[in-house]
Amino acid sequence: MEKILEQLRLKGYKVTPQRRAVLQALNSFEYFPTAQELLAEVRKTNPDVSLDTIYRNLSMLTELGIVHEIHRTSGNVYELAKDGHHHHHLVCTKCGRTECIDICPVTDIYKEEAEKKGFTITGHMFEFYGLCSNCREKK
Amino acid sequence: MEKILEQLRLKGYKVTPQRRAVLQALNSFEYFPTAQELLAEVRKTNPDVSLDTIYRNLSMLTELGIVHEIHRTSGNVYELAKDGHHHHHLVCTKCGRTECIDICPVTDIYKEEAEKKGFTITGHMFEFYGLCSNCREKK
DNA sequence: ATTAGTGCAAACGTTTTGCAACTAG
DNA sequence: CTAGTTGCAAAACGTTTGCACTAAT
Repeated sequence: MEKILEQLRLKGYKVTPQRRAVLQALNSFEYFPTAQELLAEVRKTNPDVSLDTIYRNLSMLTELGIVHEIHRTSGNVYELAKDGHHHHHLVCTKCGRTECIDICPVTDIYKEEAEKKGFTITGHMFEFYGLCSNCREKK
Repeated sequence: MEKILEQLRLKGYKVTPQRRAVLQALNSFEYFPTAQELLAEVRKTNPDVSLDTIYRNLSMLTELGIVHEIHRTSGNVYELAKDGHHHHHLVCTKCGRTECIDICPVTDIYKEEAEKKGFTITGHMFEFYGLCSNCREKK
């Protein structure tokens, strides 16, 4: 958290109360929030922050790799890329809650297979969809 | 193609010129088109078709599983689910072209791992991002 | 004749932008 | 001081909706 702020300062970004609040809010969710949800969270402490500030900070943080932007049918959600450890997600199709799963199947075989087609792989996305324990019970 | 139309008729859907044109258009792309691109293609033969008709047909076809809706940063793209054979995609981050890759890493291990967390997997999404042969050359 | 499908226009929700005022460094 | 940042308002964008009209069965 302070680490991130230091990282920003080093790159010439200023540390504003809004920016602090966005990072803090990102940290406070147990699932991946939307921009709107982040706004609501941020406004608990900084009532005057506007939605565009949320978006501007998110896209800046995403560019720096500090945040991951994940696309969902009804808008994006944002994940604080803690400790940079690689994982994938279980996404509940009913409530949208997201859990992490620590398996990644990507090996060099894929890169080789892609290279055969002249395609250079730079990244990947791997997600599972289904029902979380909560939604499964409620049926 | 005629097969799909028959399938629709059986379920009580009507076969309109617009619907025919949408399916034909879907078939004519070598990459996965957006709704706008489909509209342009459809209008080559049916100039008066409107964008909402494209959307309405796409969501109907998606519900029936005839079409796959794939989420991209700047809107959805649509894939005609030919022959139902399972595959994944290489997506060019520069031009958006999409190629298929015939490897799927999903095994029961994932379902088991997810079940440990009380999560029931019903589907997954696996995509690679990078540069296609075309965009790689142009640098 | 009946019901599904269409085009139009307007609405919607998310995200982006231009701008003048502000503030952290 | 001054470059980066903010809030506001308005726009952009993809997508959805209500409605009266049309067309496939």
